[in-house]
Amino acid sequence: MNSIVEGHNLSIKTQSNDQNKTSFSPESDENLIVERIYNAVMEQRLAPRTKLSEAGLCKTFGVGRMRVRRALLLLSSQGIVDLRSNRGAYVACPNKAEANDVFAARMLIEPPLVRQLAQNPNGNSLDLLTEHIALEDTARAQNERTEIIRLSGEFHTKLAQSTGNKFIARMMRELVTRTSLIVGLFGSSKNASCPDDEHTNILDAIQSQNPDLAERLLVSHLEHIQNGLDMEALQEPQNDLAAILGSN
Amino acid sequence: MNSIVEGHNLSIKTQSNDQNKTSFSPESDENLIVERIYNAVMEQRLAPRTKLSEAGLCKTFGVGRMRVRRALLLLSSQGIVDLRSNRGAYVACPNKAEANDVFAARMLIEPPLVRQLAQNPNGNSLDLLTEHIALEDTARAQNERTEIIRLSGEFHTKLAQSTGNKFIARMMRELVTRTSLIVGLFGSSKNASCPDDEHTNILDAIQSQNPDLAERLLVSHLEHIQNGLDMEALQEPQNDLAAILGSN
DNA sequence: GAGTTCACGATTGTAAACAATTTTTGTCAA
DNA sequence: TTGACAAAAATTGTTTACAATCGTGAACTC
Repeated sequence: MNSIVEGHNLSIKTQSNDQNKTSFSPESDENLIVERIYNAVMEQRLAPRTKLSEAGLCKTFGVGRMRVRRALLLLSSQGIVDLRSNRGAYVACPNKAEANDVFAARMLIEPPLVRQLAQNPNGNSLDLLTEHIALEDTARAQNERTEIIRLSGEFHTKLAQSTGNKFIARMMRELVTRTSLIVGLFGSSKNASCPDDEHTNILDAIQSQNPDLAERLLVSHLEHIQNGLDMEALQEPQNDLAAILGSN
Repeated sequence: MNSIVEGHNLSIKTQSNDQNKTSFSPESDENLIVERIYNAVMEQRLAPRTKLSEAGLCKTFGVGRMRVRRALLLLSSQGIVDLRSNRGAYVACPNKAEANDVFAARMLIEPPLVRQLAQNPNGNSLDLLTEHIALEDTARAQNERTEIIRLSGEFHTKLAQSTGNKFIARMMRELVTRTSLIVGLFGSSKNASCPDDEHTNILDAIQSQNPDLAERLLVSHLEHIQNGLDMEALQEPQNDLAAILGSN
């Protein structure tokens, strides 16, 4: 009930956010739904294995079943949700093997990516990254957990975006989302976000056009994230759908 | 006409699959449509800007409109198809900027990929690649144009698959498909496929565990492909839908 | 009391009817 | 002949109703 109203509020807020955010074009309604669920996953408010019932999403977003189904199909094509036949949609739950694959893929892509940025830095993009780190700092100062988590992941996405290459940006976006799911699943309770100033150091290395240093810092940054995982931990599914998707 | 019948035959075949299926994927029908259109694009039988009407696809594949729409949505999420509101689906038509992005992305990802393969070769995968090159050779010997085109692209996909990393494989698959569209659009008429033995040389370098050589060969291979493009050429859209999709 | 079976409710999958939009076609006038 | 306008056809988007499947819980048997 209340969440429906909040849902509408959110749609407005999201639109205003879209100005300075990394989202792609919310041309139609289903992209809005995708974006909302995507954000909820990024901020780890939607735990893996959470069921996303069609009826629930219809009420939450105030749209017809068709839109919801299309959105769920898109989310499943991005690996964010799992569609099980006749059983519905569930937030994807990466296993250990998939987690290793994600980090291996990032280890393959991100080092040459930061090398390239360091060799050929684009002033404009670097300013955006500087601003982003400022956002991270304020979120940390105010102890806004979900915001910290989202921004931590988004830093890497923006790193990819600053290449100006649409495909690289999309790939990183998907890998970062997946990483967020993994951290939510296997992350030790406190080590949920990236260590404090590693992002700053990486950006500094890029700005001083030191590819080797940038690459080294990034590699150890990724290793820190991966080492902070406890592959035995298991998180419980979250069922309070409307509350989660209604708020932000 | 004839192709429509074949389309129905195919649908029957699929249904018989469903009977003795071991419950593989829930939306196996959609995946079949996606796969067929994907292959047609890979083999450049479906030119960019070709319209894919819902009714036509329904007849060709003998399925309902819903399946077709879901398949088109999936294809659009893979960048193979462009969905225009109230106007239908068209085979994606990359422009010059996108073409550059695709090659830049491949230049970023593939070099470290072959380096990794050369440093840590997996015998099994290499055998598969050897077999694949044999297929390429026979296709070339028999001058089967569409097969040559498809296999040429698929070599790179299989290169990525041989890492055993699902995400890397998916990324490469998408980039290769995109490349195929680009080559179909801008390729000089004869230089449609990869030069003859460059694949062999790359695989040899990997097998002899020479990362530097493998990387160098791959980079120049990609450069050859890119240099073979004529960014001014324009291809005409293809309208004979049923004939194209009905055959293979 | 434990386990199995059956039936009911809830949820998802499918198809058909309906609405909205675009494209084509035909007509009229300049 | 050409151009504009309007009606009709075709195509896509949406809603609705219906069918199939799954999960739960009550009843029944052993």
